[in-house]
Amino acid sequence: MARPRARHAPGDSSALAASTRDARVKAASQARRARRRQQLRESIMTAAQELLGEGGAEAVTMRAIAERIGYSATTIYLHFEDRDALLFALLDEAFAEFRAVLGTAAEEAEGAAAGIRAMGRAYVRFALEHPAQYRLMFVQRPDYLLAHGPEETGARIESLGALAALAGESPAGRAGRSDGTLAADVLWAAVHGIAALATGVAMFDRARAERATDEALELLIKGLWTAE
Amino acid sequence: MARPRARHAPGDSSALAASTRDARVKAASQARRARRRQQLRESIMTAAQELLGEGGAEAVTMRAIAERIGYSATTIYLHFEDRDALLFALLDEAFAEFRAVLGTAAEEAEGAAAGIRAMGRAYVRFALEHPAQYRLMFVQRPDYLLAHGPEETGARIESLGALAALAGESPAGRAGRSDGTLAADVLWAAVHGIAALATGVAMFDRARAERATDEALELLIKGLWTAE
DNA sequence: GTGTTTTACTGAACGGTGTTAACCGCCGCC
DNA sequence: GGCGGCGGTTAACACCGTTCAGTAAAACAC
Repeated sequence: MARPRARHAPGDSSALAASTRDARVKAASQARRARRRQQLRESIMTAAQELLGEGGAEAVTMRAIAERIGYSATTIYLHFEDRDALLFALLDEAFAEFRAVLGTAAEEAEGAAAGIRAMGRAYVRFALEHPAQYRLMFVQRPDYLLAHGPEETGARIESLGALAALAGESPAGRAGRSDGTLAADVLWAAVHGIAALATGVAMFDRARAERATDEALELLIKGLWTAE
Repeated sequence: MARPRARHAPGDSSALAASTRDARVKAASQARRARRRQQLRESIMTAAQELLGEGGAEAVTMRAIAERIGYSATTIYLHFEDRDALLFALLDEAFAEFRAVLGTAAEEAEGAAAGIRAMGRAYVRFALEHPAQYRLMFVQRPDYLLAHGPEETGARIESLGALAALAGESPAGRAGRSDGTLAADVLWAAVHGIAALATGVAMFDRARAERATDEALELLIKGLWTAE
């Protein structure tokens, strides 16, 4: 013990070995720090997700998160610039799942009409199963859809772009009577309206929302696929 | 001056005159007080309406109202139980105008389909012209739709009941294929979706909202008025 | 091993919110 | 003329997001 690390002259092989070992120890230490840092960030995120699911966006307070993860509230600011940045991180995760859900729904369907139907149903189902997330995404913070520049905006509403593409394949779309974006707006508004009501108005329960979804999709698809 | 009011024995005619005059003075004083009270309540309401229109519901702050009307914030509590009660009062006014707008739209139209079209357009127009009110009514505080017992609830969404009645007159409704409430849900969700997006997402501007409204109404009405 | 710097984290505080409680002056009544 | 109640205010509490000075420990340098 207490073996003092000797100073070595440059070029000395043992010095080289020692310096590489030092570098490796240093790298390992940094990696350890980075991992711990990442873990804390993730524990913040999971606590925030829990609070969001339990009590909505209002329940996601810095102090509540801190209390849940056993840290001081100010610690969160070492990982997120402010509460908005944290909510945005939550929203990014929610949008990722949203995109995945709609994507698989669109893939499994055959044809544009079936695709629209599948995506519409998946849209409302997502809202029903993640009401707090949906409200944060499209009701409480719709500004986030357009935040942080158009490149990221595209990724967020890419699912809606897919919807527009499908709508463009409809006879109405091909005839130029109703271009894809207009039809997509209508479809989006329809499912969003149902989702917003279902997640906000107590009397609009799940069964009612699903019936309305099916009916709305049938009516709109029929209209888009019917010549004037 | 300084004429002492003499005490009168009961039955004395001058006493009777004096007492009635006293009563009238008292009543006038009470009325004055009541009027002043009512005026203050109304000034609170107008200040709150202004703040709502200027900065949304978040801007409707007790202290901001107080500063605007030249009173202390706690004075508001002499006229409203709490902030929720004040917002509810704002909402009541908004719902009254909403009901009027939709009512006249429905009256002026002839036939169920035209009525639905007119109400739908009026619905979105109301949202576009009173975005803060609309968001408070249907987006931020949808719980108010069902608050305070079913009797008041009915008055609030009576317009939607009229919509359901019109929808029930459609061929689809008469055939029992799609009862009125289901069709009304679909119609309501469609216009609400457009209104919510138009008042929340910046890129969803007025022209886009109106085009989507017309298209959605045409498609849905066509679907409801077309046999299977 | 020792001194220094960097990092992680905290407690206290500020300004804002809704809301409550104690106080105070004035008007109308007796 | 005294006095009660009403209208109104000030001070305070609890909570919110956020900032800042400070501290303990870890990493680093020699």
